[in-house]
Amino acid sequence: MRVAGILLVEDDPSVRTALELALTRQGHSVTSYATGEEALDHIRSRRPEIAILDVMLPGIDGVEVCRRIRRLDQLPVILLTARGDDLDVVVGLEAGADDYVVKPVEPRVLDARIRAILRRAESAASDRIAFGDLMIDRGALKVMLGEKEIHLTPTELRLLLELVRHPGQVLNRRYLLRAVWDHTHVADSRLVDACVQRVRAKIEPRPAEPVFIHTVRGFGYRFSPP
Amino acid sequence: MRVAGILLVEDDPSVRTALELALTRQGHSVTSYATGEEALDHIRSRRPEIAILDVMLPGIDGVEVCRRIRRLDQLPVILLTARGDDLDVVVGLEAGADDYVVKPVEPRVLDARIRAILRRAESAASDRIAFGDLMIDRGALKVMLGEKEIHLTPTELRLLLELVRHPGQVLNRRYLLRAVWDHTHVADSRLVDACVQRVRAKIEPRPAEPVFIHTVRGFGYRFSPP
DNA sequence: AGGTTGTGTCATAGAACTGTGACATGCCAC
DNA sequence: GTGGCATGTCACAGTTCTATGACACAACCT
Repeated sequence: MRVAGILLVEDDPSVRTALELALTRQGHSVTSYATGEEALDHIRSRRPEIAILDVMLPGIDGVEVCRRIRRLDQLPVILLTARGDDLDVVVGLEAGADDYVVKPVEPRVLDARIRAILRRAESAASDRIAFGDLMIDRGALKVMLGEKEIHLTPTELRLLLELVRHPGQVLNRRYLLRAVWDHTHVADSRLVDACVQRVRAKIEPRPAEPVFIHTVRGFGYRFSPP
Repeated sequence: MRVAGILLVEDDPSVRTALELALTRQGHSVTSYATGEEALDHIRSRRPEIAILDVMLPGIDGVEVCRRIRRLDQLPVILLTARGDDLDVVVGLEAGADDYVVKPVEPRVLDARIRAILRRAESAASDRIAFGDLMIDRGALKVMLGEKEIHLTPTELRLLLELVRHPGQVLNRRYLLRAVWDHTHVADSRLVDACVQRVRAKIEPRPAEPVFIHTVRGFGYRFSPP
C-alpha cells in the first residue's frame, strides 16, 4: 500500500487533529499547519505529494494558498469547505484545485479521493497519445513518427502540445501566441505560421498536404488526427 | 518490451475477448476466466504477475476475489467497474486493490496503469536496479558501472536517484532543485547543470554523448536506459 | 594547521533556437 | 481572370541555452 506525504492546512484544532489521526491511520504521513503562511513557508522543504487545504483560514485563505502552490509546481490540491456553496466550487477549481470536498467528510472517502488524485497525477506523468503514426509522450517529451524519433525544438513542442490538447478545435493565432509564447509579441506577425510550418516539416509525411495540422483560413489552425 | 502474465476475470464474453486481444497486442500474455471461482482455482498454478478483475461477476464478485487474492499473496490487482461510483471505489481500495479503472477503458490507458503498477511493485521489491551496465543499489547507496564501483558524492547520488526514480521522464531544473537541494537557491542557477555534468563524467562512458542522462533543451534532463 | 574533498558560482565558447521581414504562393470573391 | 488578402517559405542574425573548466570557499579529516 502506497503512503503519501500529505500537507494538511486547517485552522480548527479539533478538526485538524481528527483528520490527521484518520489519515495517519490510513497509512499516510501527515504534516499539518493552522495557517496558509506557515504551510507555504514549509512546503518547499517538506515537498509533500498532495496538499489538503481548508478554504476558510485566518489570513491567506485556502483558495489563495492553492493559487500560490500552483505557481510553484504541479502539486495536487484538495480543497475542504464547510458548505457546498456552488460559487466556492467554481472559484476553487479555477484556482487549480484537483478536487473539492465538503466537510464533514468520511475519512474513507477522503482517503479514496487522495489515492484517486495521486494515481491520476502519476499516470498523467507518463501518458502517451497516439494519432495514427504520430505518438506523443508528454512525460518523456518525445515525439515519434512511426519508429523514428522526431526532434522538436522547445517552441515547436509547446506549439504541438497546445494544438494536441484541443484536438479537432480551431485555435486562432492570438490564442496560440498567448499560450505558447509570452504575450509580448505582436499579433500580426508570421510567427505562428512560421512555427507551424516548422512543425509540419518535421511531422507531416507530406508538408504541402498536412494530415495533422490543418489550416483554417481566416481563423487559425486545427489539429485533427488523420 | 516487458511482458506480464495477466490474469483477467470478466464475465461478458465480448468485453473479455476485446480486452484479451488488446492486452495481447500490447505484448502481454493473458489468461482469462469468466468467473472468480475459476480464477481462484488456477491462480496458484498460473502464477500471474497481475490480476485484472471485473467487479460485477456472477457468484463471487471482483472485490471478494480481490480480498481472497490478498490473503494469498501480494499479487497486484486492478478492479474494473462499469461506473465510477464513489462507494465502490472505497470498497475496492479497501479490499486491497492497487488501482480502479472505469469501463469502457482505452487499452493504452489500461496498459499504462498495468505498467505503472508493475514498476511500482518491482522497485518496491528490490533495492537494486540495473540499466545496462549501470547498477544502482539503493540499499547500499552504491553505484556500479560494469565491474567497477563508481564513487558519487552525496549530492551527485541524490541527483542520480531522483532522475532514476522517474525513468524516461523529463525533469525540469526547478523540480530537481527542490527535490535534490533544499531549494535555498535561485531558480536560474546553473547548479543543476554543473551537477549533471559531474555525474555524467563519472557514469557516462563518453560524457559528450551521454547514454543515460539526456539533455532536453529548454525543459530539463531525462534519465533513460540505453 | 594543513590537506582533502565536496559544493556552489562564474565566465566563456560554442551550439541550438527563434523572430523577423521580404517575398512567393494560394485562396476566395467579384 | 483578376485583385486583394491570407498563408507558406526561407535565410540569417541576434538571442538564448548548455557544457565545460576554473575557482573560491566550506566542511571534514588527520
